[in-house]
Amino acid sequence: MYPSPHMDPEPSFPMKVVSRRTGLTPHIIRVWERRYRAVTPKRTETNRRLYSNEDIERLKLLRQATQAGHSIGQVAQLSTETLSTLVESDRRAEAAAPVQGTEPNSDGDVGLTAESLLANAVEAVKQIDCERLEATLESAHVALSHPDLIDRLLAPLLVEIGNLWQSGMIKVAHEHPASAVVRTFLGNLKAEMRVGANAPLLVSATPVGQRHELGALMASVTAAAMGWRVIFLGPDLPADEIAAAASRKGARAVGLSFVYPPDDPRISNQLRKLRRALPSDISIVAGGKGAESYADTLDSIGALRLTDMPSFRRVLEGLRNDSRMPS
Amino acid sequence: MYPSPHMDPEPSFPMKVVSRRTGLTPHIIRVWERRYRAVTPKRTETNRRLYSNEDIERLKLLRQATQAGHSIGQVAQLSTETLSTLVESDRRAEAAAPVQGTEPNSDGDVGLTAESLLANAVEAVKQIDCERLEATLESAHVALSHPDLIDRLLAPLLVEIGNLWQSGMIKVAHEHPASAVVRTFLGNLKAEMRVGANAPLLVSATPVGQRHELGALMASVTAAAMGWRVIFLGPDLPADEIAAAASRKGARAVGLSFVYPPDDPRISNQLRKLRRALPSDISIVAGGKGAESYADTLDSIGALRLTDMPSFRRVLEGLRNDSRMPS
DNA sequence: CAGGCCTTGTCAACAACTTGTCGAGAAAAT
DNA sequence: ATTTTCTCGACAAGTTGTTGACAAGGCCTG
Repeated sequence: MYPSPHMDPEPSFPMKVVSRRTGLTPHIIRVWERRYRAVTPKRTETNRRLYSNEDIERLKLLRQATQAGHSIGQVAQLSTETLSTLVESDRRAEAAAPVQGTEPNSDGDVGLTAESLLANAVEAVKQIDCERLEATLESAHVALSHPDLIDRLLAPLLVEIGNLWQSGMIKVAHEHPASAVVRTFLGNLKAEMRVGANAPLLVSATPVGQRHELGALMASVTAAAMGWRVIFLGPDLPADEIAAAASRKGARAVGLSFVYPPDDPRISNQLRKLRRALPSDISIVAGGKGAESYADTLDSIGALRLTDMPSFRRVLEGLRNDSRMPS
Repeated sequence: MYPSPHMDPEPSFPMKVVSRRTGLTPHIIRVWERRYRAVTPKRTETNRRLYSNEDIERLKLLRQATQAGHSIGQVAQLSTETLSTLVESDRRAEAAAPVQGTEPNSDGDVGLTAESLLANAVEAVKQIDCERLEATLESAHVALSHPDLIDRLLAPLLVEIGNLWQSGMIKVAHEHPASAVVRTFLGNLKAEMRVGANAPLLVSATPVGQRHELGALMASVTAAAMGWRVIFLGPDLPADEIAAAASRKGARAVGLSFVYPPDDPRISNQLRKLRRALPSDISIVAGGKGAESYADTLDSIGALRLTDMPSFRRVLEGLRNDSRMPS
């Protein structure tokens, strides 16, 4: 066909792409190379750097590691594999820790604070500008830590969309495409976290009548980031199906998200049925804006009821370490 | 079709057509040829360039690759096949982390026919094995051409899932997670196609009562692959909102997908309202398994009614080249 | 505690390379 | 006659590379 000198040339990327994907400036990337040999990309005949996928992955890890407080000089030489376990343990630690740490993001990223990103995203929603929304989420992905991304951008964004819609400022035609974009983004985020096959399993869903799936998806992503395997069953599911899926796949916990409506009469029954159908060593975790409306029933079946993401993370951390022997 | 020796003289296109279909200026096309041998079209006796379909496909890929940040000089020499996997893979990497794990390339295309992939996917759905379903779609993405991916894997898969569900073989707890995976996959596919800002715009949605969005999403992806900008409004939208969004964003066409239910009494009114509210130079295109149920109304408002993806593509091609001057 | 050293991000200056764009003049097509 | 296409040459803007320097902050030592 066409001149193909080498059949499978490991794809390689120029500086610009690497910069965009890693969230590092070209300067930093070069300096890290010069000073610490953090990566050693190939070169073109004209001396341009050519990075491989591994290089990019490594740089991302390095960025996360430094952002987590490690000094670049200390981590630059670590093997990529070591790096990735390091970063993961950091992520878990940070996620599980109380939020008290002050602003770690103040490092100059002008215009890339969670607030400005949120404002930008909201504006994009109002304009039905999907590309812009995508781009915003994308840069948030590299600019923000994982918990921040969820807690300070995506969750508030969804809430804001809900508010705007209720107040009539935007219509369904704004909200749906936005949801679609967020939906895809969350799906990617989730797929990004691949965890070991022996990690504990969370089955996540939304009960009958609850048609908003994004909350449950966010919970799924959060759990995945904490090192859980997650099966996201989707919205509007009857109790017996949730129970069947959870037992069959050997879940450690079932996550339920409630948003709207807050007064579905079927829920109470559904929850009881779910608890009955589920082995007793599978915990039920409930959250979402609408969860408190069903607080009584939730409490009566012994479900863990959560009001925010940080406590959800703590609960996950707890459940994760619980071995399967409730005495 | 028929083994006729001198029958199908590989169609060839002059510069103008190529320019329009690739979205590249003639200048660029020539420069890429001169400097990098990006393509080597045949010539007429009088030295005019004659491009084949492959050439055009290749140029499109090159455009996408450069738009993704690769330098033209680096990618211009790659084989078309390599190019397409490149374009695809780094679009994916852009959205999420690089997919390690499986090496999709390695030798055998064995077992990677659309049929086997479909069977594999269906099996994964039955098992509620999201990872496997993801992996299957993933390999399909590199193994199959774009149209095949849609027409011979995703569309049949959705139909099959529908059938299995109706026959009671699988429950909602199977169908929902599968939908979620397909949904994310399609979202990526769509995001993968970056098209110029001057491409014609399709607004895609599902009318009131029609809650299955995946058909509309597939159509969106198809359109995006054909070089359209697409705004996917999502499911269950009232006519006035569709109309408002379409006019506001200056759409060339509105796409509607019908699946279920086939007998919603509101649809007829909605369609008429939509046609009235829409400028007359915006076409309405309808498709999906449920579309024929509303054939009468659709025809009466002058909507283009389609039964399969190939004809949808043809219609898009036609609409695309229609300049905005009727008469 | 002060001073000195090390780490690390940032910048400037300049050269080289890349790449999109334009124009002129000629030939061909419509 | 007008439009399209071709080749060739040139240019400007943007990207990347190297080198060297600088400033802020952390850390150690005296």
